[in-house]
Amino acid sequence: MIDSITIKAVKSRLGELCKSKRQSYDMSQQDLGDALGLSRYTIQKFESGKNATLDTVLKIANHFGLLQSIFKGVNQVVDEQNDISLY
Amino acid sequence: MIDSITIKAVKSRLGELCKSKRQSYDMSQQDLGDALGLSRYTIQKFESGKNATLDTVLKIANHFGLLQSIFKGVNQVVDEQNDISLY
DNA sequence: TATATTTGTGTACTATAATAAACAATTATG
DNA sequence: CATAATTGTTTATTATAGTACACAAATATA
Repeated sequence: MIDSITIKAVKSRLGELCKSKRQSYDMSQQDLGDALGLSRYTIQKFESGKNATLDTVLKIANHFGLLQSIFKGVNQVVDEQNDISLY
Repeated sequence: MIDSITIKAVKSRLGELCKSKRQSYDMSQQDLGDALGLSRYTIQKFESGKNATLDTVLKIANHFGLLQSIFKGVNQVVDEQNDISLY
């Protein structure tokens, strides 16, 4: 049986991504929070896989230059939805 | 000048994606809310580009079979981070 | 056109994400 | 080792996402 990805797993992975990106820029949780107008605690909780708001996630993604690729990813899903009739 | 993608634009696009996916399954906002244990109002606000929680977004994504690809996308970013030294 | 369904919006309330501050436990750095 | 910086965690408070209900506007269906 192939176990499917859970929402919890995605949140954990997103937290890990934030941590690795942050560390690659030699930033502390405090530094990142300050840069985004968020508290250190919000960063801390997000990195440990807790729930957060979309705004928080997108602010972090934007700071690490990932917003464009997210936007493209979303558009791709919408497009492939509309292209089904062509197959 | 190339105008960069904004957080607001991404939220709007995510809302549009939810709406188009939902309609492709012939579901009302109420139907989707019921299926996910969310209120119709939460779906309504998300589809109109308002802020939401990560849980809400991932529940919706999961319902439309998009969780796996989100997980892969996150992993890709982490991987390309670690592979920089190979170039 | 009439009726039913869906959607947009408002208000009041509840749950929880986010803030702020403090302190202990880790993890660098001298 | 010492000490400085960072991180994990707690408590209290504030802001806001989410719920529930109602009703009007818009859309679909008879």
